[in-house]
Amino acid sequence: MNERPVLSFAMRMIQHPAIEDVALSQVLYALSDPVRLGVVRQLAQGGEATCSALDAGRPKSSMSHHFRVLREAGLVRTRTDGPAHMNELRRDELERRFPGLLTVVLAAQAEAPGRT
Amino acid sequence: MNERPVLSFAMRMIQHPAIEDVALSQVLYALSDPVRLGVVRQLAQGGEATCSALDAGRPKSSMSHHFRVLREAGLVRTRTDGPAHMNELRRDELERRFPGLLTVVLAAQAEAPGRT
DNA sequence: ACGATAGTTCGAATATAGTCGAACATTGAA
DNA sequence: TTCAATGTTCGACTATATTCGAACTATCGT
Repeated sequence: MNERPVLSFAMRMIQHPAIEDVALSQVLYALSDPVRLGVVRQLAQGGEATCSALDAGRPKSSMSHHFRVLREAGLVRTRTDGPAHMNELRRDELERRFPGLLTVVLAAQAEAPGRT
Repeated sequence: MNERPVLSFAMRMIQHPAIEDVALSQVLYALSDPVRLGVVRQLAQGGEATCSALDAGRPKSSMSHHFRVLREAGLVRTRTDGPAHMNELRRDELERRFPGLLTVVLAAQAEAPGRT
């Protein structure tokens, strides 16, 4: 039988869920990891970025995992740009699906402020 | 040596973190579980409730776990009321610490709406 | 002091997540 | 077509979560 992968072009098609199919729990979970929250914050500020630009010293395989979680939660859209992958927040879509959520999360002070 | 628990009264004091010491990730994580999100929604609607009133058929030990996660994330305050424990949302405090967060989460449509 | 009720804690089993190196895939450029 | 650059996938390991029964604790009423 043919052992070669059929439709190898499918590998480069990066899948994104329709925003309607994303569950609230899923989004909250994706945002609950400090690494991923950091990525989202940076994307919110910088507009878009490659995976490696936001790795914070972590290995590629770890970052790839986190970006996948963000993608599957509908938070991030990834498009291929040459050999790199460009990521951007799905802000407008998220705003429709969960009004105010991203705004509130981005505005929040993540860590406990130092208390005397 | 004295093997008896000293200060056994401390056992009945239910501990709650200061709202300032709660991290955003922690809150998002606590809310990312459907069972806990359901509890929060019910508390938001009903004002307050005992643990067993919201168990949705789950065993006590499981619910106790979820309530502990909610407490440690600063979402819920538990006070003892006779043999029962009364829980209520720490809405005002949460609103100060993470403005708009709880409101937005409660307003959100949790599940994907049916799509034709 | 006893029993009934409501939760907590413990322990063990299972499940899910995060981490990271190594191998692989894709792209564009030389 | 070979190479360097950028991510993805795989596999293994570790860590953390969830679940639930059983034993325990606290509280109130009798």
